[in-house]
Amino acid sequence: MEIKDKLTEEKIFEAATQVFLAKGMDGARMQDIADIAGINKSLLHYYFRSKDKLFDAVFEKLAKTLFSKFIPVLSPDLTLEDKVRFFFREHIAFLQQNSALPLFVLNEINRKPARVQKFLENIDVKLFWETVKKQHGTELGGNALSIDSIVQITSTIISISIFPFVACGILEGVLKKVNLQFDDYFEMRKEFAAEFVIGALKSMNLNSQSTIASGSEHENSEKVTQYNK
Amino acid sequence: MEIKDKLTEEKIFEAATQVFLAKGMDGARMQDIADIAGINKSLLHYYFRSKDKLFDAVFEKLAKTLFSKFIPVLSPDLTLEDKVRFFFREHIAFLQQNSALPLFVLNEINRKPARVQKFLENIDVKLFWETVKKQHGTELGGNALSIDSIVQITSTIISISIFPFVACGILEGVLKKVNLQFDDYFEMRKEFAAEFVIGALKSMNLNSQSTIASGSEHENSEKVTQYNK
DNA sequence: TTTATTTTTGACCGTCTGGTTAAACCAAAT
DNA sequence: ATTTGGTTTAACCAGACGGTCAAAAATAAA
Repeated sequence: MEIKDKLTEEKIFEAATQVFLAKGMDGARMQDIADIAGINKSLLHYYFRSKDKLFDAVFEKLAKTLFSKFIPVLSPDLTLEDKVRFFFREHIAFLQQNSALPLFVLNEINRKPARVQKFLENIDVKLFWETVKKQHGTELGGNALSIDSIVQITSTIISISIFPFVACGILEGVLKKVNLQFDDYFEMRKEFAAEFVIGALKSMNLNSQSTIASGSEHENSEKVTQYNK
Repeated sequence: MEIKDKLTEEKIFEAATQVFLAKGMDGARMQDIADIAGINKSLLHYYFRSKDKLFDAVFEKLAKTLFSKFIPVLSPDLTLEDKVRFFFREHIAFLQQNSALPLFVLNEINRKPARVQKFLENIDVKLFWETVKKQHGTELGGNALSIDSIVQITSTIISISIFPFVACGILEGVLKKVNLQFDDYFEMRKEFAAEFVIGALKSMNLNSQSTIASGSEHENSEKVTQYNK
């Protein structure tokens, strides 16, 4: 299963990616990586000093790939509904092509939590919150929208998108038992997830109106009309 | 960190549980387990023949613990709404006490997918579907309720409950950045998740009414009134 | 007490693993 | 042709690891 016609470093990196994704840091063997890359084991240490360094390089690229998929959501030229639909369609499609990615990243972060800080350094979480509030605050209940709520909503959306891939193994077994196809599940999920979340947000909006706001919120009632068209 | 005053086999099992949960199968060392149990390494092989056997014993118990938490949902004496509220309250509370469990089980299943079959053998997925449909079919859109929908809804609910614990490491980092407490997030989540799902289901029900059923569905409109009280 | 059985230990083994090193290889420059 | 620089290889190393074994220690049976 050699990989030919590429620069050695690239061959090593790809082979390492393949092996680390499948076996994890602890389960991966340098010899296996060398075999797949079709080179001598010493070359691994020539290009990357140690297993740790090689792993760090692979992990950083994969984690960056995974996290970068959340950024497009901040583009302001869509309504919240369309953003939700866009996100699930694109994100699930991406994960279908990279189904081993989430569990790998999550597991290795859990094994060494310090890894996560490097990525959070470059991300301004408060800015993300402010941006969401600015773009969709009124659609989500106006001033009553707390940062806690944003965190809950965001983590819920991400959960719905990613978790089925993390639980791939179980899901595949369950689907087989009721004669359903793996691929069909995810095709259906792109739309289902979006409508599910949109429905929930609508309902939240209604609730926050009835419990918090009373009268005077013209803007809100307009939004409600928009949702309930 | 020895564990005293217990039967040797029990001490070994607990120490093994602790180490496997923290390091996973590949990262765990028999010597570490022996040290924590406060016994000689040979004793591990005396009671459990090999590392694999020891791991299998630990994994089976932990996986059973995790999966068993879904069963109470099938008790029929609650409305769907109350069932959802009950599930999130109890399930998240359980995971708060066992936060390492999901990622461990999911990761080891991914590493060796055959593990999952042993558990699915004893579970009749179709029966689960029929039971849900019988108990809550009308609340969820009546005859239009397909098995695909049940799978989507169920997997969504489980995703919302479990995923934050799988992404523990990232979540902790993000919360710290906006001065939020880990525990507060999960306390809030118990209620938020329930209302989120209930709101989404209400909305689904409305949609299926408007698109599929037209008139004649007395039972459905009653249920809608119940939801929109 | 003696005998038999089970439990626990320390010493040991073969293998695997990440890593090192010195030499060989090779293409380009001199 | 020789030198120079980077690249690749085979052989090797020290430590870690899962596992074994015979003997000691503890417990129960006689």
